Amino acid sequence: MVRDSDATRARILDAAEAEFAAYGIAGARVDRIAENAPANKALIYKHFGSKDELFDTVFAQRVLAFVDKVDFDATDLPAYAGRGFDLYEANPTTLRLTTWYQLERPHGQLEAIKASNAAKLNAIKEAQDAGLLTSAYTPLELLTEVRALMMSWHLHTPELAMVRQPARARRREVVVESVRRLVQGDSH
Amino acid sequence: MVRDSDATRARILDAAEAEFAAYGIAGARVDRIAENAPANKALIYKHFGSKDELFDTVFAQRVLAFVDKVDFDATDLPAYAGRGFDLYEANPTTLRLTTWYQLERPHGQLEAIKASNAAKLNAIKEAQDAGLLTSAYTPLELLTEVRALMMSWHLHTPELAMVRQPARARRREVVVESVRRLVQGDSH
DNA sequence: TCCTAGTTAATAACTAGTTAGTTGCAAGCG
DNA sequence: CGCTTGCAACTAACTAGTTATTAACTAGGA
Repeated sequence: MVRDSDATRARILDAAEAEFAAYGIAGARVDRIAENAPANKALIYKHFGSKDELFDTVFAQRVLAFVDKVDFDATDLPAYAGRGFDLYEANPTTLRLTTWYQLERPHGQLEAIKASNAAKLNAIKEAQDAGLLTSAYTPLELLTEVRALMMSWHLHTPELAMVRQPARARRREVVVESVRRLVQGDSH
Repeated sequence: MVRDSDATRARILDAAEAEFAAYGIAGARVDRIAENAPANKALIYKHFGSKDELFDTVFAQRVLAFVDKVDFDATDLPAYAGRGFDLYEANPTTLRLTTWYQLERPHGQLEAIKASNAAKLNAIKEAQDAGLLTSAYTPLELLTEVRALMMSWHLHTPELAMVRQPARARRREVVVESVRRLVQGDSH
């Protein structure tokens, strides 16, 4: 095998993403990552230091790439939710990674994520000030509910995941329509 | 210490719930559960067989008790969501337990949960047939979105969880109002 | 020849699970 | 009552296997 440090790094990252998505941080096995890369176990430590640092590297790289991929439009949150839905559908491992992160890194504070959130909250505020978006909710409230609806189909317990799901197009429609109803003008 | 098998069992279950909620199945340590119960480690194996069976016992007991506590009213889903919100607020460990279950037991099929889901879906269908609930969504679609909104405030990444949250009463209001908008009559 | 990618094998620490017992309690019996 | 016998609750120490991590080594390329 030809020697290529970068390629080995990339293979390790790919294998690590799959491993961490499947088993989480505590459940992941460095041996299995090495075996699936394939790469020697010692190289993982040479390149990434430790299992935890490897997770952090994988998470930062993949999730941030993910976040960047869906562009945020505060004046059309239903469409944003639809795009987010599409991305989750195409890339379910990223959502799992995020969930593990939430559970196992409860104090994680990635600057890039904070920046992304701040930008979204700010965009919502501006859209509200311009009258292009309901002011029935604060920016944080809106972001919270939209995010929940966006991933709603992935929040099923295993039991509910087993019942026959609607086709993807319909699931998408449900998400988009739900957000539409959420943000529509006051309705009392 | 006086000998009481039932009390010991109960202490182990309490400690196990805390341990599993904090670290998940793979991350949980039997020694730590024994230490925190407090109880001897061997007793855990005598009473529950293995770490996995202990998790299953804890999960079944706690989550099913939880599910039973909030009664479902298909004709008033906003109120149901409000009650569910209250229960999640009062009992955040249960939600964590559920999330771990979803991640680490992707093939779990607890009969009691399936029955509870089936009953809910059925109640929704009947409410729809009686014209008491929107038919814009199927029962599964409605349950999916309502559940997502119900737990929306607990889906934050650590980064978003750090920003100043609204007071509990307001968070509740947001959930209830979101569900109200979701189920209100057609709005095209 | 020197530097870096990659390998091999070892190790120290940890972990789930077991074993071989000890302790307290109560029923049975004289 | 006093004694003992059976039994379940409980315990401490251990084992067999796994895991993350590292040190010592080999080889390829400039």
